[in-house]
Amino acid sequence: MSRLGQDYFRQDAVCVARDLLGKPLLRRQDGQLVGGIIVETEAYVGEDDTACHASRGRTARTQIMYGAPGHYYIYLIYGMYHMLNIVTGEEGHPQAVLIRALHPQQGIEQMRALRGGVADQQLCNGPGKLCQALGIDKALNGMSVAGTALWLEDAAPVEDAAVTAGPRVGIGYASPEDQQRPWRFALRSLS
DNA sequence: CACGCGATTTGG
DNA sequence: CAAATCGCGTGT
Repeated sequence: MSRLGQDYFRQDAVCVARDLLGKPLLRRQDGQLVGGIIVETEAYVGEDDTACHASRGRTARTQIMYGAPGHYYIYLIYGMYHMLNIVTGEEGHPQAVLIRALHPQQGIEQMRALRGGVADQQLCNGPGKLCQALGIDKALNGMSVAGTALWLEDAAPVEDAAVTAGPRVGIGYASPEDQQRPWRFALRSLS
């Protein structure tokens, strides 16, 4: 099983968001391997996308999105949850893909411990939940997918029939048009 | 330097 | 349906 390199993320965020479905996301912490299959993503596409943090331009927080693709953009939301994104697109084109849900595969015991004993079905079924389950926080912000702490692996593309596309969630602050864009992708079978 | 709010989750 | 909880962006 080969890893996805930085070049893979050079494509457009919408393509990457769609293509990442079915691919494994893996985390190594304390020698423990924890991870699962990506089953839900969202694309945030540049300064013109009013749902994207980069729509406010280049700031200390968003500068990572302006850099090279294949790096993690991780931030804290509501003072308690982390969001995991991967920067995509060419340098200078601030785009990112938010990982919203996983189908747990490796290190489920570890996930249970970090998630405080919730039902197994709720271990990674949300962007904040999966970060907690995999022990992901801002310490990984700006790191490369080529690193050893967190990475993605290649896998056969999932067929279109298994994919749903719809509007992104939690972006009521965006323009009506941007709220409508079908840039949220999910796998039917494994979600 | 003060203020408002968020790419969410959880419990009431 | 509202609290939790704090860093960031914005305006003074």
